Amino acid sequence: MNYINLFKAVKGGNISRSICTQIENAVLSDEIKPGDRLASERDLQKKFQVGRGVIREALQALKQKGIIEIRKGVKGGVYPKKIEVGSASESLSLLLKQNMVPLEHLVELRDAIDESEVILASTRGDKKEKEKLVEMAYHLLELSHESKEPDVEKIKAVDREMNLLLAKMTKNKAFEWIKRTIQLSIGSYDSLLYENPDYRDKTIHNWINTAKEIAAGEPLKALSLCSYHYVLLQECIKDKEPGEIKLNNVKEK
Amino acid sequence: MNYINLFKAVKGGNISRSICTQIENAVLSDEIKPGDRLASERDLQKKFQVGRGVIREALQALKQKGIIEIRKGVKGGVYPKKIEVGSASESLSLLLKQNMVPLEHLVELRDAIDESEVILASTRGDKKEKEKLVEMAYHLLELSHESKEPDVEKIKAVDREMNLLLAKMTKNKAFEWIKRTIQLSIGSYDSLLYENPDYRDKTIHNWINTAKEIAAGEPLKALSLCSYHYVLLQECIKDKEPGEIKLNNVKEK
DNA sequence: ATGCATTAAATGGTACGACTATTAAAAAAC
DNA sequence: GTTTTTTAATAGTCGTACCATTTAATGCAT
Repeated sequence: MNYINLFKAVKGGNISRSICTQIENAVLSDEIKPGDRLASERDLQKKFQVGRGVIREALQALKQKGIIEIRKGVKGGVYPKKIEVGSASESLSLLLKQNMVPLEHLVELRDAIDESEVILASTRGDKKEKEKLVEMAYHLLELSHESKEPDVEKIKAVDREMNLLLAKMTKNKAFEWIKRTIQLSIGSYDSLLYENPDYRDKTIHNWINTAKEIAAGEPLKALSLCSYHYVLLQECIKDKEPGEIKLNNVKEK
Repeated sequence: MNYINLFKAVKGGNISRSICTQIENAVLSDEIKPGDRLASERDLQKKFQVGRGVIREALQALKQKGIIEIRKGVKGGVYPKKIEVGSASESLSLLLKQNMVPLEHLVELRDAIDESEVILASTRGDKKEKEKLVEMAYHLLELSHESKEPDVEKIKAVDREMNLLLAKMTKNKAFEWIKRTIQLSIGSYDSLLYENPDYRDKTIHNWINTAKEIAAGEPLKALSLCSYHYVLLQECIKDKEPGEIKLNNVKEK
């Protein structure tokens, strides 16, 4: 229970930073499991022999990084947190907000990643995953044909799920990471394809074919179909007015 | 000079968070240029009508995000900051620290990106950039042949520069972003190739050939050479003992 | 005037104490 | 045994005070 013995009382200099580092190391070391209670602010204050403000500032930074959670009330305090892959997207989204990365560039990057992804997915994906992918593709079709005015939001949701499944099938966490990151930032832009009935139809059929080829373990065929998705997207964008396209606002935590 | 009129005094609820958001929006809006002084802590305190601690916590979070800078002394206070691409790497590096992403996966991702990169670079790169790339490749050769014990660190540095140039040649900021991010986390792992004289030689010659093909505007040839780089790396890793490979510690800010 | 040293003022960094709102656990009531 | 009430720990907030740092102004000597 006294991880805190590892901590040193600090004096002078950049205290807040030093404390931040010490706590971070403690959290990232395997000695403390996510879910365990680390300490309360006042505990830390005593251990480090500093003002409570300093502690709070350090914790604020760590919370921002997403490596701790702070709870109120009895048994409140600092709780180490398992980092979610999603938290990675923050910085990219900031770059986009500052218009340092045009959206088109991001689409291009995603396309590049998609290409490798379908190859890896078709060679590494389980049989079960492949079946699921095909099934979801057909589900898209159902959703789009169930009425004259299909529920576009539902379709988009399935599309997102398929993309994440695809990333998972690569058996590569790095792909999942980048895919989620881009997905979060690109969001609505990509789903334009489903707004227009014409493109929607083409896109869905392309998905079905791609899924089938992946399931069949035909990476090259899947690859060329995947490229077609990109072509569709580009065409679709061209039909739209510029300026009409808005970014997702990434959620506040 | 009074951006601050946009700010609202808040009362009750999650004050710190609210203030954080408001300042962030002000900073990210184009009304304030990076380099301009926004305000001092005490100014903000008056404007928001809250305690100084709250302001400091909000600023700490924004500083962590890398969107502001805080200076001491007269004329000190909050200065909006241009976001560096480097700050993006933080989250990825955390994922690596928690062993949620094996390094091999990251290498695989980088390879996927490299492939698209050489294609884009060879079609979009300026003549000047292409010449520079070839020149740097030959510089690698010089460095490696200048003595029996070449300066490996210098070689690695040139290699890094070449990679960044390559990313720049895509004319796509997103590629630059992801490349830097991965590079920072992957660092020493990749440069193993230059430790062993045998692989060093092969790698450098491969670089030269790749650069030449890119300069010649032959994306497909460049692509296959690029893939060879990956093969070399894989072999090189296999020759090493496992556990011998260490991550870069990403710099503390 | 010019250049250097000194002083002054603004500001971030830290500390301490007090109060409120929230929460989970313990105690009491049923 | 279950529900309600109380209680204590704790984060969130406010205010003041003091120190350290940095810039600007001031003054002095040349």
